[in-house]
Amino acid sequence: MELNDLQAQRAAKLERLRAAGLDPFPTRSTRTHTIATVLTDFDTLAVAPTTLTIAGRVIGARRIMGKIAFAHVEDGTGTLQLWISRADVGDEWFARFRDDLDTFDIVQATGTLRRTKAGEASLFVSSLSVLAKAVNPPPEKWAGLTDVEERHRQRYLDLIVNAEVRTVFQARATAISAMRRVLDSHGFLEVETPVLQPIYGGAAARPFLTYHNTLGQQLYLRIATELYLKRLIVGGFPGVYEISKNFRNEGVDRSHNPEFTMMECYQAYGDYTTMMRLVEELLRAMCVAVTGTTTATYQGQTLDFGVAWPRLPMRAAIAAQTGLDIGTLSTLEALHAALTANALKVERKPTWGKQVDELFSTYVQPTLVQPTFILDYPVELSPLAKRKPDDPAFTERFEAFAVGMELGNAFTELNDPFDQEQRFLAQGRDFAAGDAEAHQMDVDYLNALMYGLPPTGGLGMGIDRIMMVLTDRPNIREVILFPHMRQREDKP
RNA sequence: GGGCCGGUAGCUCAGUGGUAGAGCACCUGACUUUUAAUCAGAGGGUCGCGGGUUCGAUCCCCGCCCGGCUCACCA
Repeated sequence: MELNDLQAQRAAKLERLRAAGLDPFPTRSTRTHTIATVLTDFDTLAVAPTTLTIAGRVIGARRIMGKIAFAHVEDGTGTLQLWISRADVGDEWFARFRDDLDTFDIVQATGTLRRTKAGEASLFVSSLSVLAKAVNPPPEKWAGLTDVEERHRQRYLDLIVNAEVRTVFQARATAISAMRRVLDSHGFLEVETPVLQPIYGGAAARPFLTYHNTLGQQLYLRIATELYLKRLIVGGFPGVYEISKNFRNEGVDRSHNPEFTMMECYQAYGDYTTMMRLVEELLRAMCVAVTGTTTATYQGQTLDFGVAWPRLPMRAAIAAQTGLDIGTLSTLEALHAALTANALKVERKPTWGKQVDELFSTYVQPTLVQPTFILDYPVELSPLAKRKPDDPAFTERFEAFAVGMELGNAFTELNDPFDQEQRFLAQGRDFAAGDAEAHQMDVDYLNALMYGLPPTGGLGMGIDRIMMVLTDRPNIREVILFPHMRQREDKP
């Protein structure tokens, strides 16, 4: 390791501890109390007075005077001030605290509890020890660590110094627990399906490729769990869900990370309206778990998850924003002509379905601030969704939107193996025509459908994006502990 | 991929075609109730990387790397 000056100073202190017969990295701590319990029971413990031992990281500046010193220690449950008197700990340890210990070292302190004259709850230390010497120095104590790249590359440091970052990930865990509770309460079984897949499917996306050496087999990292989960509904489970990482080999921006967390669930004998009620219940529970109420504030806008979401057919939504009725403009030529006639600034797409989607993304999606369901997507865009009985050009599919961002996608699942085969074949033609995200043919999945998939409702929800909304973080990297960063060689 | 902005001490940031700056941190010394402690003093740099122009480049030019915002892409 090459050490800079500050690291070398700390390494030298570490060696001085060793020379004094002290282990700078002892095997274990002998603490008796967490700081949270000390603070909760402070008055009782202080009156006794009980001798107790706490442990944690020295944070903030140490304030060291000739015969007395103050420092704050943080152990993940709370922060406690140490009051260190030369008279109490002895000349040797007082000097050692001053000369050989540093901010960020992890220490253990034994003593009794009292309040200082200023009223701050403190441990009046009788003895100290080192649990782990920190070789790296802390960032600047007032401005802290603000460089976004460094915060994400060194998330461990970000978590130490930026307290609100920890709360975001605590909120994430709390929200996912709430999600599991809702799903479990509805009888969904949590399952695990393959990450390494010989055929990828369940979404329109480009995959990551990998290779199994012994089998000599090319494999893909999953882009969705959908097709495996529906095989399990064929197998007879009444409902299944999986919360899993998906991998999509696509662009990276503030709402896309190459690996992201998705919850997918499937309910036998349900349909997409069942899934709408489930989305409402899930978001309400997750919102309450995070904010304590059924509302969340995102970038100054209050979102209400306590009410039923508006259900807006895509056709009507597009008509409202553009004046065009895609129900009557049913060919690509007619649609393109109408775009031109109405001077709508939309990129031209090669198929009717993609053009509709582009129109929607440009004119409708940004307007969907409050939680909203958009219903009934063109069949071309939805190769796994069942057609509407009264309008076979559209499917029983919805996407859940909030703050202009797609949070979820659901449909009444296509269970006709012959229709599914035709959809796969159409996707194959799209792929051959240059659509790198078109769905692959999956013969085994067709075989499963040929045993009979009951009418089923299915749902996928992007956990990361939900957490962006609930924690008011406009960048997905702020809700992913270790977001993908380009490799860098000059620094760790 | 395009546009705009950025990369200077451990961190947060100034700055200039002529020996590289501040605050905090760190180091030395003083100090027995601090709360961004205070006071005095000292040290610390591949100015992202490579090339070019120049007597001289951290600064100007070109290329590249990394990042931020944004547009495009990602149903």
